[in-house]
Amino acid sequence: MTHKFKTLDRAPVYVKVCNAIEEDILSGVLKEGALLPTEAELCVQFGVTRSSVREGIRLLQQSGLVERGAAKRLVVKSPKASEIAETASRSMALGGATFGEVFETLAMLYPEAARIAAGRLSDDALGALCDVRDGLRDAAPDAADEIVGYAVEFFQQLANGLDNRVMLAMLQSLNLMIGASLRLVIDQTPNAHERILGAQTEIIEALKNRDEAQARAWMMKHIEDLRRGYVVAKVNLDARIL
Amino acid sequence: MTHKFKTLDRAPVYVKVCNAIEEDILSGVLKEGALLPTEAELCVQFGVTRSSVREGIRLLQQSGLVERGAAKRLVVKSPKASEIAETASRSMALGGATFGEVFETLAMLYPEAARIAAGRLSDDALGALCDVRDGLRDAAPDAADEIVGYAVEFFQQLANGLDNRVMLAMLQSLNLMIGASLRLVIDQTPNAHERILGAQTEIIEALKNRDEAQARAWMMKHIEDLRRGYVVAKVNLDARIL
DNA sequence: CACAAATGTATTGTCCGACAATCCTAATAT
DNA sequence: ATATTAGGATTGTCGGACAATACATTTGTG
Repeated sequence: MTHKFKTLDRAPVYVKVCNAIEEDILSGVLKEGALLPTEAELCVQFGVTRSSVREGIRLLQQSGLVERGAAKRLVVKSPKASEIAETASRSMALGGATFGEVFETLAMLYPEAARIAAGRLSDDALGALCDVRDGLRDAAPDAADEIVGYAVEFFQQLANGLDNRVMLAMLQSLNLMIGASLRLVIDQTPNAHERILGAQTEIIEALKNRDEAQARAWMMKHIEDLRRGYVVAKVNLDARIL
Repeated sequence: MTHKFKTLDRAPVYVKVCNAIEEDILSGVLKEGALLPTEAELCVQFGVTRSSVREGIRLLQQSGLVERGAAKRLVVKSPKASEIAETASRSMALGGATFGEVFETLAMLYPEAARIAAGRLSDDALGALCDVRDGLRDAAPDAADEIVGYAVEFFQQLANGLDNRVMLAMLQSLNLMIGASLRLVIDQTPNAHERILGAQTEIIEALKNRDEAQARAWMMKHIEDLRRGYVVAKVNLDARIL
């Protein structure tokens, strides 16, 4: 039998440059914070021209594995949950996700998140939630922007306290997607300030008591309240987010 | 008072190129499937050199907004849930997410997903689940790879049936992250075939009956079963995925 | 006429060289 | 010792060049 050759790798050079660097990062040869060689250096190492190296770098850059640090040198960076959330929510927006889809997912995730939080939240995390609640309490009842900020921040701090980066990334991406629309809702909901404050207080109480069922139940009520707001504000749930 | 100037936009040209194209895609001027001008054309339109245009394109490319289609021309593409899931799971792996975090999130999401599915799954989606179950039933009890494939596919089809792209993206990214480790677990679990088959059958039954509580409960049992597998297989839950 | 082969053309991929802008480092002056 | 200045290193941008490839058109052949 005649010898069989493997199919040749005909990917463009800039893709190979990207992959080569990415591989060394993934395999741990290049640890977080490590400085990459200069472009000129990469040219001689890979044996290609600077144009190709630069195009390869752009590919890496967008995936968040690398960024320009001090001295403009490229620094290896491991993606943080917040960044993952950002690109994910961004992609979903571009992919045509609707308010309805986002809100439904929110309604599915956060009650469970509250339940888990009840069994795990540290005192620090609880304190952060109380701070948010206190901030909201002291806000003017008609300062819609401020109220929205505190409402989202409450979700944010709850997610933070779960001590699980995967959950955090998912919850954060929901926060980002829902943020804009909450503004509309709270703007047109009577007593929004009072109702959100009440919900936050009850949720905190349940979390303090390590009462998983209560935490979940109050979070559901909180979200159900927001849902009613969507109806009142006549937000079109089939409209694309962002 | 003297006039105040806005801070100048000092971003590199290639970034501006990327943003300019992205903006037109986002605003709908460039719809999905539309062909972008050639590089030479972009050069004259933006008034920059091809090097800069090409670097800008690389940035866009990695974010999945654009890809090389027929005739090598750049085509506008809106990100699909599966692609979002892929980049998200990839980023999480690079970000150092652990098996424990992924599994915990899985255990949080899928029971709720099953609950929602019970109230909504179409006959087609149910049929797809049955197909998976039947495939698993006919598989050899010691064909670990095949069993893993069907176990993941079951999750996959359930997520598909939810008819919610945001949920789908999140569940899919979990599937991708958990896939590799399930292989280890199922390999070392006695009666894995039988137990998974049983769980799938019960879940399908509950879905058919539109029984949300049952669907959720059986999914929880199913996942709890998998969790025991992790213990038996002595998988280190603090190890990074991938 | 239909279909295959050859040709031409447009576009991308890669290379080279050059220079301005920026930042870091180190020598110098006060 | 601190501030300033000069120098060097590195990135950002430019311009042009050519090979490789894919597409469109023409040409050749049955």
